[in-house]
Amino acid sequence: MKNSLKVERAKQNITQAELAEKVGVSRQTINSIEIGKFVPSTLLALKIAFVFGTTVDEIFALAETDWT
Amino acid sequence: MKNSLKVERAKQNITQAELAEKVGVSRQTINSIEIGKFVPSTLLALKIAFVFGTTVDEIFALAETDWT
DNA sequence: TCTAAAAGACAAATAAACTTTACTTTTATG
DNA sequence: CATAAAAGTAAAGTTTATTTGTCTTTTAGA
Repeated sequence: MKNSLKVERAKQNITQAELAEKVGVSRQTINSIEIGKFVPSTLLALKIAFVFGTTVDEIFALAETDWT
Repeated sequence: MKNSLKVERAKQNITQAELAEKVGVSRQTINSIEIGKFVPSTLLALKIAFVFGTTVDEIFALAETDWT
């Protein structure tokens, strides 16, 4: 699964720590998601999308390998 | 978090078992998500949206209580 | 260049998703 | 009504997300 968290953060000019605080998780959680270390819950994805004023599908997308 | 899985399944006329098979999880997982027993991963939500030919945001939405 | 903030990384512990198995209840249809 | 498919439920076990703490590395700015 791909994500554009880093780009969205850059657009809004907020840090991992600030995003974490806004959505109510730890900074390491945001960092781990951003670098593809793990997949967030849909609830967290919805909150992140809300904070960025966009949609889950704008931020997260399936990779080809996700279907194997 | 709210979801319209049941409605989407009805539109496409597929069973929980069929949806489960298409996205590669067990039937109980689909059932549990549908009745709000647990929150799917974003990866699973993306696959479900793909199968339904729609977006994650069309199927899953934040509830007021999700921010407390 | 120095320094501080931000980001990356790692490990141990906990919480929650997901599986498997198995049983009950509901719903559609003969 | 009878029956079969679909849906709901539940418990035990496995995997994975998330936390907390700590430490290193990168980046931006004075």
